[in-house]
Amino acid sequence: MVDERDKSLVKWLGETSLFVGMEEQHLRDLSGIAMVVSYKRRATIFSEGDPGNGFYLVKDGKVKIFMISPDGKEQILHIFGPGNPFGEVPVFAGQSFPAHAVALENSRLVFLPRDDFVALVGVNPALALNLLATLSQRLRQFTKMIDALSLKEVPGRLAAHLLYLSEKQAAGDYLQLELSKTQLASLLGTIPETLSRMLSKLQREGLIVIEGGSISIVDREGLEELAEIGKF
Amino acid sequence: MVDERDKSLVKWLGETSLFVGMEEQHLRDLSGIAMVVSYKRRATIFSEGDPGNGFYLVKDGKVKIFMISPDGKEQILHIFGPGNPFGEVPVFAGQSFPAHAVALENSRLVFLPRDDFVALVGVNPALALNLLATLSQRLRQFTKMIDALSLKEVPGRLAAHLLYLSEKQAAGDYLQLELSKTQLASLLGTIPETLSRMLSKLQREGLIVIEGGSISIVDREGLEELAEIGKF
DNA sequence: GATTATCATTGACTTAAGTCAAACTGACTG
DNA sequence: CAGTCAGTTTGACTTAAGTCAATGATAATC
Repeated sequence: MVDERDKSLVKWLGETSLFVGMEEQHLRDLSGIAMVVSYKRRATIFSEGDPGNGFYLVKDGKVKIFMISPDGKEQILHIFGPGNPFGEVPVFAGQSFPAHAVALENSRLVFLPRDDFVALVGVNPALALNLLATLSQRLRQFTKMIDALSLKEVPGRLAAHLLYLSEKQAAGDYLQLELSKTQLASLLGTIPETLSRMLSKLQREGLIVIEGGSISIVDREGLEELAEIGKF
Repeated sequence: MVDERDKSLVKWLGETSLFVGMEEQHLRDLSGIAMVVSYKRRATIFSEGDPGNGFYLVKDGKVKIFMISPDGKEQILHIFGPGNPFGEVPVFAGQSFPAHAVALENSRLVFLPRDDFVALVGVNPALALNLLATLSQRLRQFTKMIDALSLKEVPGRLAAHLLYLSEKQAAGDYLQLELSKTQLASLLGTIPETLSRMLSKLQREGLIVIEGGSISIVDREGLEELAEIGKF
């Protein structure tokens, strides 16, 4: 017997990019092994080195994946929201989680246990191809991040991020930072003081106008050039 | 009819980590769509932005995957040798290659065309799982590289790399750099001058002894601490 | 084997960005 | 609503690492 909650989980799973287009029966199988778990804001979901017994989908809320140095500096790898999967690496590569995961807001997650899930992948090529697409996309993002960290200076990374947000939010030249400036600094591989100075600098140079966590792009071409060249 | 060359290609494919354990028939299917291509030292295999119509396996030789900034600074992402696959991202994520590939030595590569290969993945779950393991492993490596670039200083990255080489080469405290120092600098996200100074510094501090491209580890614990903490 | 390139090293200098400290804002909590 | 605490901004300073330039060492090629 399938109750209302299970039915809605099946429907929800079928709408995530990972499972889109999968047959009803396969989605029911997935839903059969899935567990919904809740985490409060700031709660740790897993830590680097923890054994990976499964992976997660964000049902609602927001999760950050990050690394931290011995002296406490943090580098955010990803911010994941509704529909995004995370923590897949140990499912397929074995070993433990390579980074930490913390809830940025009160969040509900769908947990999929490793062994059951791998068995489903083995009999479902469409699922395997979706996973390959997801991991490949992730590799592409990491490639861009390495490029940014190694070959671009902070203003260039910031400009690229503002353009990314502008495209994603599709609200013309107006955009929301979506994160606290401390967290944004960590995502861009810098510290809050430097981010603050660089935002001021972009404003001073006439590229943007800052209103708290909202930004208006004034000179899009200038920002694009900065993002491309990576420095002033 | 299968000639001697095809037979050996099937055998070779079956020994690569990507295709290990696959059935003979599937290996023959793979070999049927594979093309062996040769590249001279320094030849470009593909460039960032090129459409990805397939991916490659290194048969022999050595290939570097890298990005380059507008002013010419290079960041190496990977060095691949015999048996390693590369260029898979556009096969599964669509779009174009996210980085450049150049032969570091005269090399022979096995090219696998995208559409034929994806069709094989769709009917061969074991292949899909091997691919997922490979891409996951790649994500783990990139995570480490981002961690190093963002949270460790050059001496820390260098120490970690020396320990990695030592483990890989399994020759006690003696190791070969395997790359020119210019290329190693690019792999570590720095420049030759800085690498040269840092190698001297590690020697001066009594952690290693340098003899050209060969290094002897003198103080392994010191190196490990440096790699862990990321700075002196 | 002489001659180019390419690569490696060293020194002097510059600079992007981090550190430390202080002031300021705002927001949640008791 | 007072008070603490997290986040932001600004200023003064330090520093890791890059740039530029010169020299030395290898190695490749004709």
